[in-house]
Amino acid sequence: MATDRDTVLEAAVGVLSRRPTAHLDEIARAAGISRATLHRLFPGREALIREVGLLGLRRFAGALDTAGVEEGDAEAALRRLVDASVPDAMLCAFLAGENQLYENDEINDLWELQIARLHALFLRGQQQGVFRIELSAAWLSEAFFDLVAGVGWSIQDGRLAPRDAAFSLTELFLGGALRRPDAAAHESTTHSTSDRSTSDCRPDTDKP
Amino acid sequence: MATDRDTVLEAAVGVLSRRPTAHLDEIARAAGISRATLHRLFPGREALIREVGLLGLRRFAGALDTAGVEEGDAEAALRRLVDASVPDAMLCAFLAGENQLYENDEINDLWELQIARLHALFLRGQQQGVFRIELSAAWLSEAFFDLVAGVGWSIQDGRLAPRDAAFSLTELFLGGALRRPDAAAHESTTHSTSDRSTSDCRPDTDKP
DNA sequence: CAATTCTGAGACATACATGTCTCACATGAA
DNA sequence: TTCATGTGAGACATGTATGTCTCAGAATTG
Repeated sequence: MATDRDTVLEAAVGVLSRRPTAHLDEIARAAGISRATLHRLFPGREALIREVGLLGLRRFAGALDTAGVEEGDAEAALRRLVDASVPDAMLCAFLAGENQLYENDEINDLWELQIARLHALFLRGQQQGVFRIELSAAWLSEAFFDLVAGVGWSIQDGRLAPRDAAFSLTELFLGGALRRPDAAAHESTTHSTSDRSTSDCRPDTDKP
Repeated sequence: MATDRDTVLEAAVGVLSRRPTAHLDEIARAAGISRATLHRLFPGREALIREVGLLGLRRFAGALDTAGVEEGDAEAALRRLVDASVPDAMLCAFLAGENQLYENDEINDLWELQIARLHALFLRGQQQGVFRIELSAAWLSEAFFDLVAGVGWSIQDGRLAPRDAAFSLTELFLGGALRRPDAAAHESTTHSTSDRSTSDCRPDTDKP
């Protein structure tokens, strides 16, 4: 029985990120409380959704804080940000999917504040010569947040191991998908370059 | 007046991707038809959502087809896929956000089929030595689709110029965010390496 | 133990989106 | 013109999630 608000909100995210239109009964059951108590904690569905969004924003803001994104080398700051935000990736996924949230002024303002911090980080990195300048800082911000959300969805669906999350996110975002022969070859380069067809390797992917 | 189904569905995406719980009145108005006609074309909200999802999957499958992702060099194939899928990025964004869709078996099967094709592309690229093998093909598939969706959201919100979309997606996904001094320096490298604080550069970002 | 507070279960009313139907009008064909 | 088809507007019924209330029992506190 999780009677404290944040615990209930986290349970709510688990349901709402999968089924945004889930009934309050379902959310209450997921949190291990009754619908009455849920309604006592959060008066109405709208309030509940709003609080979930605010929790997500608080967590993301906290990640920006603990990572100290406004200080030091931009690349190092981004790596710290990844480590700090991956634990709350599911909440970020909720923020990314629930566009409805941004009709609320309080949430919208808080959101723009955090995105501005992200934007400033990338801008600073570009001025430091760390990040590419052919890609706009706005796009880098958007893409980064989308990938954090993607990590959240993947972990939730069991498609990505939580232990691999930070590494996968950091490496893909910073280094891209292309293999770079000139880069440090820290693994045995014994892959066949043959172009044999691989139609027999069928993964068991789920949904997005 | 768009009486043909696909045009109505595209109008529906424009509304539903922003507000997944939009009323049918709103969708009908966006399509320029009456609620009665909307109901004649698609009997019920559930049918409408399903058809939108199927349209998105058809378009994405078509992009995989026209790109010929199962043939030739994996990197070139991915670049072709970007060009082919960016025009339908908004539909992909809908597919990424509407988890509800995947309770339908028909849609789920079609989805897994396309994701398997993506997965096979990355696996082939890894075997060719084109894509990094430290990142799982499953994660590459997920990240790529999330970024396509991100392009769709960004364009819709006016945060990314449609002309820049394909380039931004390709470059970030393939090359990553880090600037590489050893790579081709096709722009004047006259950025100051000074670590001056840049808290005065405030972007005007919107929502995710 | 006694008292207060909180919770769960359920009943009940309400609001609202949706499904269904009718009818008048416009468009297009014969 | 006349008929046929399709559309828009609106009224109406319905289902269902939600808001509200009550009451009994559990948990906590004194």
